[in-house]
Amino acid sequence: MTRTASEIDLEQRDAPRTVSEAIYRRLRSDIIWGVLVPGAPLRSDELRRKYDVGISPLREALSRLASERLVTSSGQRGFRVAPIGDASVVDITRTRLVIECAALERSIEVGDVAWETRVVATHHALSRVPFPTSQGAEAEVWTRRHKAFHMALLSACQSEWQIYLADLLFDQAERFRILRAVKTAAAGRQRDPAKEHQEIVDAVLDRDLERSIAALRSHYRVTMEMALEALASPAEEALQ
Amino acid sequence: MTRTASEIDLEQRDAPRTVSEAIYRRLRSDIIWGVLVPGAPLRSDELRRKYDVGISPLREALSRLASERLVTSSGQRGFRVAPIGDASVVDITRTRLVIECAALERSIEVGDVAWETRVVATHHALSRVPFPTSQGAEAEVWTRRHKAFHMALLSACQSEWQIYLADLLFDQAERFRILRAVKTAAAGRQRDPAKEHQEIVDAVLDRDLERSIAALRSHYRVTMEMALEALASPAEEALQ
DNA sequence: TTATTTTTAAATTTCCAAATTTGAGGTATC
DNA sequence: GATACCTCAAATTTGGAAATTTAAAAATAA
Repeated sequence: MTRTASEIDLEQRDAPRTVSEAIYRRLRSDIIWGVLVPGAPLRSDELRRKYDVGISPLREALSRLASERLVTSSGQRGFRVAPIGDASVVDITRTRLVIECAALERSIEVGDVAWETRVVATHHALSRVPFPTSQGAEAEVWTRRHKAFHMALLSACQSEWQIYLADLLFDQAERFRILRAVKTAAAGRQRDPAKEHQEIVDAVLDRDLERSIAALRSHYRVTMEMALEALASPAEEALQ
Repeated sequence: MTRTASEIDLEQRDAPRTVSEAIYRRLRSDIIWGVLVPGAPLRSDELRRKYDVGISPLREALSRLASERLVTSSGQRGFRVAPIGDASVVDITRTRLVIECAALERSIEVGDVAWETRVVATHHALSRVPFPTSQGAEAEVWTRRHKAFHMALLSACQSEWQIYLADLLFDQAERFRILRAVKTAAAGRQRDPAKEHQEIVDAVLDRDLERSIAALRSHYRVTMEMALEALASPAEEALQ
């Protein structure tokens, strides 16, 4: 999958300026993608060797991740990858719906043509990547565009905080979405998110608040329910 | 002002276990109380001397504060106390209303007698401290109990995330509430928050959702409007 | 005078070694 | 046998010195 010039530009524009920032992003990505498995201890010496960085930027990154709740930390007893449980899946889904519904409502109220254009553009870019059936470069592109689309929906809400929190919770949810995808890949059951996204776009462009929010709710509820199913059958992990 | 045994216990129970944690709390408190003024640069050497800690725990604390948005950080150019502007005051107020209204709604729906008791208890404790007219030990007690009361209102929402975010935004709002209090102390204009709190408690105990949310909205809107007024007249700062 | 380059001091960031803390396993005591 | 108390290796945490980067002042060129 080739990447457009604008995507490369975007990444270079905010390329990590410090080792701290770089290791933060790598750890963050590895946690979200399940490379570092939920609950696993994050020992400084191990990580220092594995990622080839000093202790200071490493700890700094872990502290940041801790306040984003992607890792847990208890004084003098080190850091761990934050576990994923039924309760947190439900909680994260509920909470991000609270924030995103509010932000979407505002966006629909005050969004201008530039906003509509962003929604249409990010949706189109997403629709041209097939929904990935396994991890790899394609899955990463899909994931990036998927997030870009959802954030575009909220981008006219005129609230930096709501966008920041939605971003935070999106990544939290990404963890269990990916966990689900990995676990049920063998079973072959797939959803059709393209249709769900199309419904959201249609409702949003019609400026139909109720329908938009219903579509978003249902979209996230499906994700949540599939994640809960995956969590209920941890045995499948053993199937290869 | 004496402190109850339970309050002391509470603090000792989660006393800082590391220097990192301790300096984090001190910085946080100093930022919220305006000791470290909005926009001021936070130079490592200065702070290291002032708070008598090493660089490592200091940076760690600053990183955490940065992801809580109490300080800003730009790579290689250090940290600053997050500025307070009209836009952020409005944004924080709007966003915390989104979260707190959702959490309050749920609490009213599912809260049991233990929750009602927490609301009544924290409200009573708060009502017995006079609304402070200047900074000092009393102001700190009032502030602690004020937060305890507001968090008690949400404490039955069954969402750790919503409580965490409400907590985060409460402290953000505390910054401009205190800023306002300091600036207009000379002018003598005061509000009567006790009445506002009473209205919230009454509505909540009646399980009247609409009235509860209206009372909370109005409570926070007053805070916001007074903060905006204070921001509009920065000249008053010069009066002493 | 204005613009560009060079220098330089100040500040941030990073590595690393020393100090501290934890928890497990062994030993003594009741 | 159970409990309390050491001992010690492993891991976290911390302080400071070295390396890097920034930004402002000085010098040079246009």
